[in-house]
Amino acid sequence: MRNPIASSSTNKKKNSTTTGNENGTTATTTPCCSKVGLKRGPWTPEEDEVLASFIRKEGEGRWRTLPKRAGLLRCGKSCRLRWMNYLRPSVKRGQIAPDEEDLILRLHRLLGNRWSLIAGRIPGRTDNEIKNFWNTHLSKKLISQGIDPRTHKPLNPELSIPSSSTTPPPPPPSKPLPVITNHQTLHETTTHHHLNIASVNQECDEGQYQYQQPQAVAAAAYMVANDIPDDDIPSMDHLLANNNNNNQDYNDINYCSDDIFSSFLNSLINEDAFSAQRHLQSEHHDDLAQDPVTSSTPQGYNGIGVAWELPLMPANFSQNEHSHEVDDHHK
DNA sequence: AACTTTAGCAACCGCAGGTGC
DNA sequence: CGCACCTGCGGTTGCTAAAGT
Repeated sequence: MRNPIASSSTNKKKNSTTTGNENGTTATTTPCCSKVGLKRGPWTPEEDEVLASFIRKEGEGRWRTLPKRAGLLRCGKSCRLRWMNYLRPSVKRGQIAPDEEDLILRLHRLLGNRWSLIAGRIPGRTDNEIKNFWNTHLSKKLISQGIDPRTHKPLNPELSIPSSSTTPPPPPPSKPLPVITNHQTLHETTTHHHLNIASVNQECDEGQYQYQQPQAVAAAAYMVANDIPDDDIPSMDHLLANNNNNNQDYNDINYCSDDIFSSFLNSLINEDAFSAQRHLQSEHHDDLAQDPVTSSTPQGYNGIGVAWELPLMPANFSQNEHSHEVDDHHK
């Protein structure tokens, strides 16, 4: 196929669309895109250079006025998009690596189509790139495996995963793992408990709860990790339920969830942590044919169906500590 | 070789949330 | 409080190259 490292000269968007035409006469367009004389469509190398050098000199932001200040005949939106998705030095070009693919899968299972959030956890990748990769590769891959790419659940639970694939089917949800309902130390938590997201999913309605579960999981992690007394720890049912209403009894969950959720996500991209977690899981769940939470794609395993279980592991729990933890566990 | 279909992805659009007045 | 503006996000479009016929 085409070279994934597309230069601006290979950009394909045509120079007019159904809205926001060159004359700026379409009422539905935003002002910045409808101004007369603004260029649209593919960026030229010259424009790229002007934009990049200007931002290097003046910094990002003030996109609305940036084109004028930089001397570009583009709207601010277009400039921002070009910078964010292509010109930024931190943007990593090239194929998505298998471990990145696996991470995207796991994060999408947690977050849904929150591309910017997913991209924020994958260094060098943009939301647009991940979105495109998902739409062109991963969603099709999941469908071919009989998995709904939106819910990450089997498309038809009655049917087994197609066996035509050369890769093993995803592991079935294992027996429900303990939900954090008791007072546990971080040590105990990271050693002995894994939240079974699949089982949690089954307890929730489709839709509105779906993407709020991570916050509930993170809230549970927070409570356990911070040694909150037994009586103050709600069950996961409560956490999930109260993520969907504004019950002030659990407002503390909302307060902490962003940070903890962030930490929780960080834990997902901690390779070593996952290695340790794999080790632990293999001890606790020998019946799993394939480790579902591996962060690198094992040979012969395509990553589909990962994260049937997710580790409960705050990111501030250092790798060294965790390695030690694993060692202790084996003693 | 010519044509059609499919895959890949940059760029666009509309909307929503945040912020300042 | 309401409004306008700015920024960022997610969904979608549509062009080009590769693959297939």
